[in-house]
Amino acid sequence: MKSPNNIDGNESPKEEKVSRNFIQNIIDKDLAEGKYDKIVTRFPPEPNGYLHIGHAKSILLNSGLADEYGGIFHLRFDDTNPMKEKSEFVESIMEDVRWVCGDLDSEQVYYASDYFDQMYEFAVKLIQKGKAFVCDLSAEQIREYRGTLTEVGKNSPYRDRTVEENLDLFERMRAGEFEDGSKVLRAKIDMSSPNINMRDPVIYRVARMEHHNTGDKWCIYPMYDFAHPIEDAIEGVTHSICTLEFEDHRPLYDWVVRELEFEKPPKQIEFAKLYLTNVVTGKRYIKKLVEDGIVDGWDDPRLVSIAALRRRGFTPESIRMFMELSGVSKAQSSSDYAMLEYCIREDLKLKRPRMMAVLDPIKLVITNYPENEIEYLDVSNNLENEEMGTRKVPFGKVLYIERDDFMIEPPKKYFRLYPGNEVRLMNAYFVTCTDYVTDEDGKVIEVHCTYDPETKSGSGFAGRKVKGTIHWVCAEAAEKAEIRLYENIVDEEKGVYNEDGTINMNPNSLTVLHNAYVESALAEAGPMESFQFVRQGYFIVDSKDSTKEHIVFNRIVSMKSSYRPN
RNA sequence: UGGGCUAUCGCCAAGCGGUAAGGCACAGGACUUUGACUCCUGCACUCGUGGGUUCGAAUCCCGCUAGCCCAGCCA
Repeated sequence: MKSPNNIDGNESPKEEKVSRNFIQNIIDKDLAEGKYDKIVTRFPPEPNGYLHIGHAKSILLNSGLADEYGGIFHLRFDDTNPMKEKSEFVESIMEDVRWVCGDLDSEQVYYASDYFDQMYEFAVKLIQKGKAFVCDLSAEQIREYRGTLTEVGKNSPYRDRTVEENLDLFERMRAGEFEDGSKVLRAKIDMSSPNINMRDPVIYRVARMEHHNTGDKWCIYPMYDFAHPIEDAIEGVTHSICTLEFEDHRPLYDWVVRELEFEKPPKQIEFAKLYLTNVVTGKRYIKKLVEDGIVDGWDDPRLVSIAALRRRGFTPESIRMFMELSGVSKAQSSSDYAMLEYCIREDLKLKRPRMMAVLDPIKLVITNYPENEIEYLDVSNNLENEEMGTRKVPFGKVLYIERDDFMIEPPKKYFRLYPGNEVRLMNAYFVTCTDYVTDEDGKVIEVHCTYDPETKSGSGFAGRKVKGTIHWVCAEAAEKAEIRLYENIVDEEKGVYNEDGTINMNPNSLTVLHNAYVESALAEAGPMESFQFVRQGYFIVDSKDSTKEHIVFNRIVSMKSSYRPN
C-alpha cells in the first residue's frame, strides 16, 4: 500500500500532504530521537471469541504502521487466562487477521503462553528486588483493602514478608502447594495511589486449569498488567498500540518495564475504539446473540464480525479503505455505517461483473417478437471495465421485469415503464408499453409492449432517446434463486439489550424473497462471488447456504437513497 | 477538587499562535445502455462554554460544563 519514495530526485512537494495521526507523530519523533531503529507493533487478541470490525481497526492500525515504517507486525495471542480461551478461537482469529491484512507469515504469530517461563523468572526478579510479595488475603479482602475511587487503600498485612519468604512461597505456589485463590503474588507499589491500578496489583494467581497451549504445566498464571509489558518487551515491540481503556494502566505498564530494567522499553499508546452507527459491535453483545440463538452463528450476515462481513461480500480492500477514511484519534466517536457502504461500493464497482436479476417479477410480453425464438445478446460484464469481458445473455418474447419498474399511472419524474412510454431494456432493445393485464384484484400480472429491432444495444442507434433503462431476465432461460436481504441487527436508541435483559431486534433483520429470477450465468457462478445487480445494489453468492439448485444471495450494500424508487 | 481521557459541520477528521483541509452524508445541476458511476456546484464568519494573554487564539493561560474509562485473583 505504501508508495516508494519518489525517485525522481528532488524533493518535490508532490502528493499533497496527507495528514498524519497522532500516533505517527509520536513514532516520527521517536525515530528522529533515535529511540528505536526498527518499529515493531502488535495486535494482541485474547482467543476468547471471534473478531469484529472494531478489531479490524486495531489490526490495520498496527500492521499499517509497521508497513509504513518498514517494521514488523506481530499477531500475538494474549492467552494468559485459560479459563476463557479456546483453540477454536485462535484458528478463527488467525484466519480473520490473515484476511484483513491480506497476508501473514507464520513467523509473525506469537503466543504469550510461550513466555510463561520467562515471566516466572521476571516475577522472581521483582521479588528479589523487594518489589513484589505473596499475599494470603482472599479476593474479597483484597477488594476491601484496595479502598474505593475516593478513598485510599491500606497495606496488606503480608506486605512486609521477607524476600526469602516470598521467594519460597512463590516457588511453592508454582509447585502447586496452594489452593486456587488462596495466594497471589502482588506488585508492591502504593496503596494510596489515586490510580487504583497502582494499589499493589495482583500479578500472579493460582489456577489449576488446562491451558490450550501449555496444558497442565502451570498452575499459576500471570495477570494482564504484568504479562503484557513483558510480552511486548520480549518481542521487541516498540509501540504497543491499544485502546483507550488501558490508559489508566500505562503507569503500571511503565512500572513493570522499568523495574524489570528492559533496555529499550516498549511504549504504550492509546487510541479510541471504532464504533459503528446502527450496528451491534462489541464482543460481549455478539457473543450473547450467538449464545442465545438469536443469530445463526458468529458469521451470521446480520452481524459485523469479520467472518460475517466476509460472508456478506465485503472485501478486505473495502475494510482497509474504511479504516483509512475513519481515521485515528482519542475522541470517542462512531463512524457512519454509510461510510462502510461507500467503501465497498467504491471497491466493487470496477471489479465485479454486473448482472441482471429480478427480485419481484412481473411478466413482460413483447407482442411483436417472434414466437419461440431466443437470441443471445452480447453483454458487457462491466461497462467501465472492458477487461472483464462479455457474456451471452438469452433474450426472448417473454421476460421478467421488476414489478416496480412498471406503473399504470406514473407519478411525475417516473422514467420507467407505463402505458405509452418507451424505455430501454438494458443491453437489449427499446420497448414501448402498449397494454397490461390485471387479475380480478386489479393486480398487474402482465405487461405488453412492442420492441423496435432498430434500437438493439450496441448497434449505434441514435434515432431517439429514452429516459429510463430497466433490467430484465428471459423467462424461459432464467434460473430461480432465493435471495435473502439481510439487514443489520440494530436498535439505534437503546442498543440491543435493554436494562431488564430483554433483546431488541429489528423484526425485518432477515427477509427472504422467493421466486427471484437470475441470469443463468449468475446461477452458475462460483461461491463467494459478489456481483453488482442492476438497480438492486450489490450481492454475494453465499457459499455456506448454496447448493446447486438452491442459490442464496445476500444483499451486501444498499443503494444510495436517491436511487430508490418512490 | 478520587484519578485518567475527550470536546472542531448530521458522521468521521485535519489543524499545534497568523485569520477553519479532506472524506462520508445531504442538496442542486450536467452527463448517462443501471434514477448507478463520473463531472461540476453548495454545505462551520466558526472551533463545548465563560473569562484572560496577544497586533492576532480552534490553537497559550484560568474557570466552568458535558461525555467516556477505572474499585476482576478478566483482557
